[in-house]
Amino acid sequence: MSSSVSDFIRNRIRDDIENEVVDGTIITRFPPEPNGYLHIGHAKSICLNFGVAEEFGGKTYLRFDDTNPLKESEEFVESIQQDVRWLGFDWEDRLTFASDYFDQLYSFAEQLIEKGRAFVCDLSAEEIRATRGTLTEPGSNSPFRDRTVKENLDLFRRMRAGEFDEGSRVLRARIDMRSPNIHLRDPVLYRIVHAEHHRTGDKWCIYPMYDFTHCICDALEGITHSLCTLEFEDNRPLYDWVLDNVSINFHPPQIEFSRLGLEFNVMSKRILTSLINAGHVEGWDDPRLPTISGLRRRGVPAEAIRDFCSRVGVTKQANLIETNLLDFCVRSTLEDTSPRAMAVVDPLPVTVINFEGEDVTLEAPNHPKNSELGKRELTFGRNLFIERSDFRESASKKQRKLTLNGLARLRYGFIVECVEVVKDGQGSPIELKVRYVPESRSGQDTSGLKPRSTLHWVSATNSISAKFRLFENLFNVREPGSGDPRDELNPTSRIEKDGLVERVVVDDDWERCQFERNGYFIKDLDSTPMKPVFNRIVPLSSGVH
RNA sequence: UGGGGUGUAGCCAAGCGGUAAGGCAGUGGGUUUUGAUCCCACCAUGCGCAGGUUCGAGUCCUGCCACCCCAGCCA
Repeated sequence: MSSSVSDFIRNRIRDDIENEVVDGTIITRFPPEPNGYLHIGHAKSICLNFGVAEEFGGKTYLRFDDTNPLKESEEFVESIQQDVRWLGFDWEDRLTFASDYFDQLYSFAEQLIEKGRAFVCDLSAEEIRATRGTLTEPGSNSPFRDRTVKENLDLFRRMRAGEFDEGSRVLRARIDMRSPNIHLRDPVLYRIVHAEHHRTGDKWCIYPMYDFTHCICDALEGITHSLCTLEFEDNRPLYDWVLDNVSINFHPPQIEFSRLGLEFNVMSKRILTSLINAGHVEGWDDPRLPTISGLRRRGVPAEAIRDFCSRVGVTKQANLIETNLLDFCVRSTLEDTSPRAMAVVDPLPVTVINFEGEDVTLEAPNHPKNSELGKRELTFGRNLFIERSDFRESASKKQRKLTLNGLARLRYGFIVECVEVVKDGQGSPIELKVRYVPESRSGQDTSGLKPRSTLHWVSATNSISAKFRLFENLFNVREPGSGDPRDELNPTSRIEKDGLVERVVVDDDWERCQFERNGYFIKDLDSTPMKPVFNRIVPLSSGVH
C-alpha cells in the first residue's frame, strides 16, 4: 500500500487519506480524447494515474473524452485501449466515455439555465471573440446575457432539437466578462455540431465543451484526485465553478503536473499528424516516433517505459528529458533478459586461407551471465564475415581493430591474423585473407596469444542475409516544433543496412536480442521469409569517447 | 502591460528552519573473449538575483529578474 515513489501528488494523496478528506478508495482516471495515438507523454499520465491507484489500493477509469465528433474516431478508441493494455495497466470494467453522460450533462445544463447561471447566446464566434477582451482588457457582456430563464430554456431545447444552424447559437455560462481569468469570461458550454458521433450517432446535434464535461464526469465517477497537465491550471476555477453551480454532491480536486518533454522529439498531435501526412515518417507506429505504437515497434519494452516514467518523476517544473535516460532504461531492462547472437551489419568477407575441410562446430552461450538462456552452435569455416568498421590497415593500440598483420579474436571462435587485404579500384578493402591459429579455439586456447580485440563475426554457412534498420533522433534540434519541420528533421534518422545474421535467430524466431557489440534488436513486421528485417532498439553504450 | 505557474549540477529530482538525497550523463580506476554488463571512486562552500529576519535560511519576509501557460463554438 505504501510506495517507494514519492512526489507532490502522492504526498498530497497520502495526506488526504490521513486527514480523511477522502473516504473510501482512491479513484483516478486517464481521460484521453480519441483523436490520435498515444505517446510517451501520455504514458507519464497513465503511469501516474494507474500507478497511484495501485499503490493506494484504488481504482482507475479509462475514460474517453469524446465530446468533439469532428476529430474523434473508433480507430483511436481502439488503439488507445491497446496501448494502455500493452503498457501493463488494467481498467477492468471501468471503461467509460464522456458520451455515456450526454443525457446527464444535458440536464445539468438546464439546471444551470434555471438558476440563471447559463444563457443562450446568438453572437457569432467572431463576435464572441471580439467581446471577450484581451489579456489586459476586460470583455463586454453579450446582449443576450439577460434573457429570461424561460427564453433560455426554450432556445436551448430547440438547439438540442436541431432547429438551428451550426454556429448560430451557443450556451454560455454567466460568470464575469471582466474576470482577469479569461476562462471565466462567460465561457461556451455547448455548441451546435451537426455531425455523426462515433458512439452516439446522430442522437445529438449539440455537444458539451471540455470545461463543462470533464468536471462533471469526474464527479459522477467519484474521482478522488483529478490529475491533469499544467496548461489546465487556468481552467481549474471553471472546473470548480461548474461543480459549485450544479447539483452534485461530490467535488474532486484538480491537481496539475507538468507534461513530459523529451529532447529531439515532438509530442504535439498536430505536428505528429503532419509528419505522417507529409511522409517524413511512415505512420503512427514509425519506430522513430515517441508514440507508444512507435516505441513498441521499435522494440522498447513496456517495462522500460514504466521505469522511465518513474525515473522522470512528477513535478510542476517544465522539463526536457535527455534521450540518454530513455536509452538507459531500455538497456537496463534488456540487459539481463536478452539472448545474445552475432550479426554483421556491414559485412567484409574474410577468407581463412589455412582452413581446410569440414566446418568446425563451436559452442556459444546465449548470455554471458544468465545460463538459463541456453547456448547455441556456431560454425567456423573458410568463409567468414566481419564488420567492415572492425578492420583498419593500421590502427593505434587504443583502437580495437583488426589490422594488416595484426591479430584479433573472433568471439567464441579462433584467433586470426590478417595477412592480406584485397582492395577494389578505389582502394577500399573488399576481402581479407587471414590465417587462423588452430590451438586458439575458444575455451581451450593454448596459443598463449592475447589479442586486444575481440570481434563479432558470422560464417557463410550459418548466417543468412538480413536488413538492419539503425535509428537516430528524428530531429536534430533539441526542442523541435517551432520552425519548418524540414529544417529540423535529421536526414539520417533511419539508415538501412544489408548484412548477415546468425540463422538461429531467424529459425528459432527470437523475439528481442542483443547482437553483440551492435546493440539490441527486434524483428520488424516488414520481415519476409526470405529477408528478415531488424530494428535496432538502442545501441550498446560506448565506453570510448 | 492582466491572470495563472515555475526557478536546486549538463538533464531530471529530493529537500517542509539545523548545515545540499538519489538517478541519468560525465570523469578516473578494477573485472571482462561484447569498447557491453558488473564493481569502486570522483562530480553544487552551492539552491534565479539582491536585501532582510534568525544563533542558524534552499526552506521565512521584501523587492527584482528569467522562463512557461491563457484571448477555440479544441481538449
